[in-house]
Amino acid sequence: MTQIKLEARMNLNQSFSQECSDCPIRHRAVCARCETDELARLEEIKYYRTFEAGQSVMWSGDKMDFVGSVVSGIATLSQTMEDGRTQMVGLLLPSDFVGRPGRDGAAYDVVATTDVVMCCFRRKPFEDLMNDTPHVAHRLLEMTLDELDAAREWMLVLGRKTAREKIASLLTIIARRDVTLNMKTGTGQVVFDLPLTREAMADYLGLTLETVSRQISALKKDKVIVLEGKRHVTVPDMDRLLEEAGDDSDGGVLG
Amino acid sequence: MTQIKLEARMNLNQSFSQECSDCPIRHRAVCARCETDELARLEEIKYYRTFEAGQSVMWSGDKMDFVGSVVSGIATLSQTMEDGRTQMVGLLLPSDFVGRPGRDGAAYDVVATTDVVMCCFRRKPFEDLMNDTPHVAHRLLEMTLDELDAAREWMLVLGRKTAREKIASLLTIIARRDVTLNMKTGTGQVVFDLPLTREAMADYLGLTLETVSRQISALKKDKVIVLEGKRHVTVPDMDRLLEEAGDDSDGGVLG
DNA sequence: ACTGTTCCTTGACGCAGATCAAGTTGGAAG
DNA sequence: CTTCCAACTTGATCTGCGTCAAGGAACAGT
Repeated sequence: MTQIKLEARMNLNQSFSQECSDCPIRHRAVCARCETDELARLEEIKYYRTFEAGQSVMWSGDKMDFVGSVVSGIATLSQTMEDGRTQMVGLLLPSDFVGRPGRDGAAYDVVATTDVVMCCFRRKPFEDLMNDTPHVAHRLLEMTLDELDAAREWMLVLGRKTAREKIASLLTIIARRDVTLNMKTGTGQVVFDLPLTREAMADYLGLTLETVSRQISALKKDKVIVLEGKRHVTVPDMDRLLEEAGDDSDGGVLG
Repeated sequence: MTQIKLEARMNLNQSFSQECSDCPIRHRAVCARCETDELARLEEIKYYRTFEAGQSVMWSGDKMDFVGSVVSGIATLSQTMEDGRTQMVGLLLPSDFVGRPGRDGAAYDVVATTDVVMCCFRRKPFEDLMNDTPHVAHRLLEMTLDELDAAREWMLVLGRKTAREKIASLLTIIARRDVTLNMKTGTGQVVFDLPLTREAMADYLGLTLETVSRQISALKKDKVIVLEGKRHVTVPDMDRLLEEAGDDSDGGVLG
């Protein structure tokens, strides 16, 4: 069951790179239901940007002249207090949308944690397109509602879970969503590379990097995960990991 | 400056009840820009529901046959784990929207904490209206983006702030948004009644009710707030409270 | 091979906030 | 007025996680 879901996702990732190596966002983000003439308009205002690992995409307060989707790589959204405490508020994986139509200034710091390719649209003409094209606005609404649900689920993690549960929750999310995800069929085993440093994980989870390190070591000792090197993770039993995450939902498996 | 903002809000609240005692959501939520024929369609599918303090509006997983706006009173959105730990993920104040178009099941528990009046729309016809009426979809997108920002700001509170800062942050939010808000001109003093029990505050802040109680007592002892009874709060100096909240932003005051 | 750098691990200790346990207050019902 | 009960306060103690500190591993540059 967990397995079926994972296979479905894997297939999705495959078609994702086969059908449109040019711009995957056609399939999964704003232009999923666009007609050819709308796609032509999008082509006109579209351009690619690349960022190196560690490079900032934008800082909170910057004037934001584009919106766009992540094509490959992973970026983070975060907020920082004056005294330096920072909280990550979102993880941007391929197909995720960046930027808020109708607002000039960026509200968060966006940083590439791996090399990132983004498919950008100039903001003003994109907003015009959105105004003429109801289903683009619809698609954006759907995506925003999904993000809102994700943010609220994360509020439960931040407010009420223990350090160990927090780590397990993060691993669950990455196992489910990371496009580098891989599965050995039949066994339910999931293998992936952590796309974040211990410090970035700490900032996502509201912990310190030492606590993150200790809890990962503990999960390893208890055989919930197997670590090779510092980043390569094997989850022998996803159900066990979900249990550790204190997750009652089974991830929305419906068939 | 803080004062100007508060006066503006007060005026807004006044006009709010004067101009349309019937259904305030016309001014502030989905139908802010509707034409008369669209308003007529809304009238047809609209009905009111009332809930008593403490009563549940819906439970997570319930079939959701309506969407709507809070007209008066205060409700909470929360998530619960199997073992009973709960996290509030949103506070619903008058004009806030409830329900997700395009989804059957409720994702959260919604509970009225005071007596609540809601203006509801049957979900299916509302979705139809939204599909024919781009600016309704637009308004919903704007509102959803605002909620997403609020959720992300709260993630910083949950993940990185101390108990004292959390309490101050909550008081700040209530002082800014509660419609019962009142201000003694000239002094910058703000007066309001807490709409939540200590336990509800704890669930919002990821704390225990004892810690909430202690921190409120501490803020009172340090004269950041004045308490009469258990619920009636006077904030003699909003800037001081903002400082306690560790809030670098000045709340978006722009003029 | 040597050195520096970045990322990570592990240990020792302290403290903010949880937990457990009595009270107190104030309003509603009799 | 008295009783009752939910909402709140306050104290004593415990503990999970933060803080501080000392290394180790992997890797790039010289």
